[in-house]
Amino acid sequence: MTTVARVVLDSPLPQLDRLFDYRVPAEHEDTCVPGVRVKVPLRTGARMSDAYVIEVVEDGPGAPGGAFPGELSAIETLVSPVPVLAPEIWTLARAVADRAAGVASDVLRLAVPTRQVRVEKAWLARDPDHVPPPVEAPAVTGYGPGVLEGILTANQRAAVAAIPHPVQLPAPPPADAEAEAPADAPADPAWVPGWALTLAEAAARTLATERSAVIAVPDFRDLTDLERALHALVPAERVVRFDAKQSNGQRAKALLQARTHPVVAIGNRTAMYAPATDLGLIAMWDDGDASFIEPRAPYVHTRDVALVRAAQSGAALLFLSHARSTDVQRLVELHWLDDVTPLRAAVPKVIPTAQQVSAEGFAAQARIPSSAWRAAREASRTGPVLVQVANPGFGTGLVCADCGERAHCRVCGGPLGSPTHGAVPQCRFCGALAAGYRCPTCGGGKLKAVGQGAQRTADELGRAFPGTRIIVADGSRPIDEVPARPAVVVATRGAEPSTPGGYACVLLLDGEKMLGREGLRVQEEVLRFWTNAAAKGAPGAEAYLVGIGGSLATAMALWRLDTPAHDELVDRRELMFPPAVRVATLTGTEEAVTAAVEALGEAPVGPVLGPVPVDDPVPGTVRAIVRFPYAHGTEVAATLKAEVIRRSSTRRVLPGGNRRRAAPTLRARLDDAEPFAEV
DNA sequence: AGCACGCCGACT
DNA sequence: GTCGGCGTGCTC
Repeated sequence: MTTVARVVLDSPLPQLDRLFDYRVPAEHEDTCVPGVRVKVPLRTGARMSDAYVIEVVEDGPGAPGGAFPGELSAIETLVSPVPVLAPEIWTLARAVADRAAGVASDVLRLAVPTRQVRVEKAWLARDPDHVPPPVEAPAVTGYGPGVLEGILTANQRAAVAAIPHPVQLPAPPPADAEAEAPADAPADPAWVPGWALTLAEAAARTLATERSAVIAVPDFRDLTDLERALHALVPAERVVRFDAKQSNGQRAKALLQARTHPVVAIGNRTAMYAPATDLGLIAMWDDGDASFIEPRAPYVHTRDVALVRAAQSGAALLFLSHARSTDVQRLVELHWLDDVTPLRAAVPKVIPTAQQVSAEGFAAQARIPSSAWRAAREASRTGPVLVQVANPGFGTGLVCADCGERAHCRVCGGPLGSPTHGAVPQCRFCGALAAGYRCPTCGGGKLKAVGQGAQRTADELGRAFPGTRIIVADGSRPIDEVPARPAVVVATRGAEPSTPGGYACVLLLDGEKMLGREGLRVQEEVLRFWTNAAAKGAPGAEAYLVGIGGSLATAMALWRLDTPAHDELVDRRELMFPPAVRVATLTGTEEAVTAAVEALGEAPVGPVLGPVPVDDPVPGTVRAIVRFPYAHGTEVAATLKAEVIRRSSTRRVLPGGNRRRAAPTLRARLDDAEPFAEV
């Protein structure tokens, strides 16, 4: 009778992506439990691999089960007795990897931070009898009585239209002397975006039943808003934060904290992997934000992780947003998600002005219709006015003042820009300064700005609104919040500051230009920019949508943001583009790619796109894109994974006679949106 | 990955 | 008849 540990190796090799059996030495029998880190020998005794114990079984001579028939090696080291890999996170990682034809240990690298000895020691020394204070269940305000409460109680799933304006937080609970106030508490904590309060209320209700909630938001400002709302409803020790800026130690601490008692785990992409005990709620704010696209293998979008985790845990699932993503719309149309709208929401009063705006009109007046102009001027007497523009800086580019030729960098040939008025022109690509620029065409030495950046708009508005404070916020000069005083706030899309109580008026200026970009998701993205800016207005505030007509303007004016998502999805079905279908991108040698496509048999739909030569990572590489229905996902992923494994163990001789290990002959990436980015 | 095994060509 | 080349395949 021996004790056997089944472990998952920490290796990116697809052929090692399964469980391996090792003998547990007698001295580790007590501490070798599922979730602990171990080191194990692999192939030859001298080579060690890190691994996590998944399962511990007794394996005697007569023991059943398809155990490994040969002689077992023994676990070399038990790295730490702390079980850092929760069973449900292993199950999640396995399913997420399988869905993407990827490797589970790649997912574990996203989910589990590297070891932190100090943090583990502190955790082992914690008071095991400590019981966190109970949480009271608040109502979820702003929606029909009991609507969201019912969804939470019944562990159902919903796409929820967010409350489209800032809301005031309830008075914080009686101050717990032990609880520490958040260090970065802003001066006026009373206002948060509507969505943040809704999610905080939903999370508090979940905690009140002693179950955990996991909430993912796109960026740090959203995280701050959500944290602020949560601190008004639940004790600080019940909120655990996971974000990309954390040190490894902080992440390790948060991970162990989440396993100790029910918590609200909040954060960016990695929060979706938080090992929160007894999961009762999974939620995402603004799932269409590109920050949720995972840049690390196997590249699984946070939304998909949420869907897998919801299916496994049976927890309630909420997608909150203003503008609905086509992906969520698809699930609503399948009736897999309920459709929930706020009650009597004071929606922004969106006023589209379809009038053609001259592309040559550099002056702010030419870009802003007179009605919007008057409204903004009026509103700026009582409170802040938000002006959304497409581009940062002084302009989109510089041209020769004499001949109009575009100015290019002498170092790399990139476009020159001017970050601030009168500054030395600088290359937008390589950053080289272009002092003493002379036009290569006519020899002129003067440059002028074309296009309308935030700084240029601000300068012009400053002249038009004498005596009014002008504030500029963009990617390089981020501003989180502005005071609720008269001002004109010019911000690039996505960088709009908040203001307590909301803006008196919102102008959305460069919509036409933003829509002019090519790409599959441009319209979805622009709707997100508009709605998220409009929702920063005070309840019912006017929002002028300049230069936009047609169905998008109607949807904005009626604040029916599911309509464009539906229309878009209809188009995508017709064209067989994601998310109407799933896609797999196959890269490698022509032979391997062709064989992989053939192995898929009848599963794909529509024509295979390619293979086309891409010469990346090595010359001779080709790429093909296959589309397939969601129903065939499991089968397609399994087939492609098998093909990748088959190809990964064969080397190939590079032309030229020099033999060396070449790049993998086949790579498969599922649901990669990039090939369609410029469709 | 990295290392052992194994099946063909030149050697004491 | 044997040594060693590198392609092939496995790792509990």
